[in-house]
Amino acid sequence: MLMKVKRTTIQDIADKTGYSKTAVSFAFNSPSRISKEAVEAILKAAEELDYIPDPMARNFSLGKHMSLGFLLPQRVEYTLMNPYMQEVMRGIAEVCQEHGYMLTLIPPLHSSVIEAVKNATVDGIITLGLAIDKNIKGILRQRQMPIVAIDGSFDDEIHSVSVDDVSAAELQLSKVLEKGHRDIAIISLPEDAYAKRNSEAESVVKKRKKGYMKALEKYSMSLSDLTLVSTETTLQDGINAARTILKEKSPTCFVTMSDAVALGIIEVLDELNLNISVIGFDGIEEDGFHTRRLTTIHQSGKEKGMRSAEVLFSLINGEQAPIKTLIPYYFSEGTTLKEAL
Amino acid sequence: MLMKVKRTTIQDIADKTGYSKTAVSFAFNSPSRISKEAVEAILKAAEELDYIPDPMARNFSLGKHMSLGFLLPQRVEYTLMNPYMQEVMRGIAEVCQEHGYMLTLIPPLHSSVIEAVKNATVDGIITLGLAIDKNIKGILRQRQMPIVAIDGSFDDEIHSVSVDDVSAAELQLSKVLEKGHRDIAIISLPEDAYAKRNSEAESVVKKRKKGYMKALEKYSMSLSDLTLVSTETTLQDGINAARTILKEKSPTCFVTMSDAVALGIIEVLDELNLNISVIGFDGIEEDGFHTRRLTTIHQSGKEKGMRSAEVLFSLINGEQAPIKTLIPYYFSEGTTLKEAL
DNA sequence: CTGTTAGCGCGTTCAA
DNA sequence: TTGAACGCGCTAACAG
Repeated sequence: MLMKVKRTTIQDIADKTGYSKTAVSFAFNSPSRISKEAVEAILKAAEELDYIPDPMARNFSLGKHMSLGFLLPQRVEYTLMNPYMQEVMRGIAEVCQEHGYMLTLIPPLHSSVIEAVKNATVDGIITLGLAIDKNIKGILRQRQMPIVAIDGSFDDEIHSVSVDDVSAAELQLSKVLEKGHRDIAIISLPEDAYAKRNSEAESVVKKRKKGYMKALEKYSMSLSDLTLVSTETTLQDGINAARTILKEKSPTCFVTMSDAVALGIIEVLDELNLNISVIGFDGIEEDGFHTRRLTTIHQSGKEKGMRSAEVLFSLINGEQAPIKTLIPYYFSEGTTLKEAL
Repeated sequence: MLMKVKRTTIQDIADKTGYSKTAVSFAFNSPSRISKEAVEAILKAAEELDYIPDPMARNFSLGKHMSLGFLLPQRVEYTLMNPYMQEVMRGIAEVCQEHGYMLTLIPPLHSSVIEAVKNATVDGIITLGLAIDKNIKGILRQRQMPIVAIDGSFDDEIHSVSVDDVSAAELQLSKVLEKGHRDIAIISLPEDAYAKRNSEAESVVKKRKKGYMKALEKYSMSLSDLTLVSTETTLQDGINAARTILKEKSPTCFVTMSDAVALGIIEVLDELNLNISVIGFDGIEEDGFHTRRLTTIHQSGKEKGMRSAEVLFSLINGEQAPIKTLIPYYFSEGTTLKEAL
């Protein structure tokens, strides 16, 4: 049975040394404000009593948290499994580290993203693939908490970091069409409810579809000439989608909006020994154990993470920051997109 | 130029409704404590003024943080790259989520783990592969912050979660010896400074070496009959280690203490087209893109994470918890450990 | 049962 | 160099 011992506080040090709380605070934070002897005596007493200024009290007093929040749109079982998400997280974490900040992962609280946002003790929030609706915006406004969105859907008051999804998608499908594919199955991300309701909100899905339409135009085709389904973004979702589609159709190429899904599809194709092309989107990092390289549109997750953290730090410091930050993307040739037969 | 507008506080709601701050607090936290009309009026006013109780003030008042800390032993570039670390993190994150907690990643602050521990605003800390020395223990004691260690080295007052490293290592090397290998190179983890100084502290490395010695005894061999080097635990370290060793020696089998290192070694072996066996340790998750399966000693990182978070929550709640938690391990047969020629 | 007053937690900082 | 106020919500104790 532990005794609930009282922690040593600033007052204890003040009492022991005969100086005031203020002096003790100065000894730690601006030693030059008081005499050398005072500083020495205070630090000595602190040493003896094992005094450490309570960081929570300190932060409360300063109105800071010294941590950025990474708001997870879904339960961690899903989000943290996604290798692209992990890359983004690494990018954010690196910038946090440079700023002497921590990185707080914020899962939905009681299954509610809203509740999570209400209770998060962080200085600012980064989201990935989240729909930032009026409710969330309202809470953030009241809490005066800046936010930076990566992908997802939101209006144009929200700071965001992304690639130019329209042209990236156009490039992706163009590569496929150039190879002669015409029976194409597109595996989209789910169109979120927010974007559905707000026709003006440009979700990633909408932008990519716009890009696809542009690519198709050159071949006098339209989206309705393709098979189009939506799934979540895990490997398993890719497996399921492939199985479902292959029951009904036999495309010559799968076009996905996520590498994780593409990998799942490839697993099914290998299993069934089918020679169907696949192109992904994201460009997740090699892990040195991949023998077959996925053809994909590469966008650096790490860079997205870093840039968004940088923008967020600017906002936290009350500095100006561009509303939209675009990062580069490029076609990454692998071995999974072949000529159509 | 943003106005620094004052947030709506509990006092504002009290003023607006004519009730006291206490009543407002009750309306949110124990509505049954006051009349229905009062609750309604207060919530209505809160709604109108977009009032949200400040979570930091709330936590400060309650003496909680609602977050567990995952203390990273090195800079995030290294730690977050390690797939085993990621698995552990997922395990921790899932348990946090269930408890309505956040998970805070704590990188070394100004390159100092000590400083990070002093300033971390969390209710408890989980470490992985860290040496918990007197300094860290002292800070945690003063801060009355519980800690759970995964692997790493520490004395027997620290709560820990791990496998039985002695017998797991014995099993690992026994499998190698059974296959007839005698020219063996062991790639160890670095022996940390703390464990070096404290001969009684049982670091993971020491335990595993003990296991290796046991396995060797049956063949009348000793560690000095093998090649033994240490590296950090990234893929790149594995690559470097393999190159260095192969300049001087030509073992028939590499035995590593980490899958990441094993994968790096395999990369070099592929490159040089060498048919040398490799056995890893960890059992990182398949990602569906691996065509060759690593032979390894499997220990579930996710389970380690979950169990350690559970122990930590017990400690936070002032409950009893076992000092040592052992999780199971097993030999996972892949294709990288072959019969010695 | 309903509601209030007053003080707490702990470090920071303004005015003296 | 310091006393006192401050940040903001929680809660023990108390009154009606």
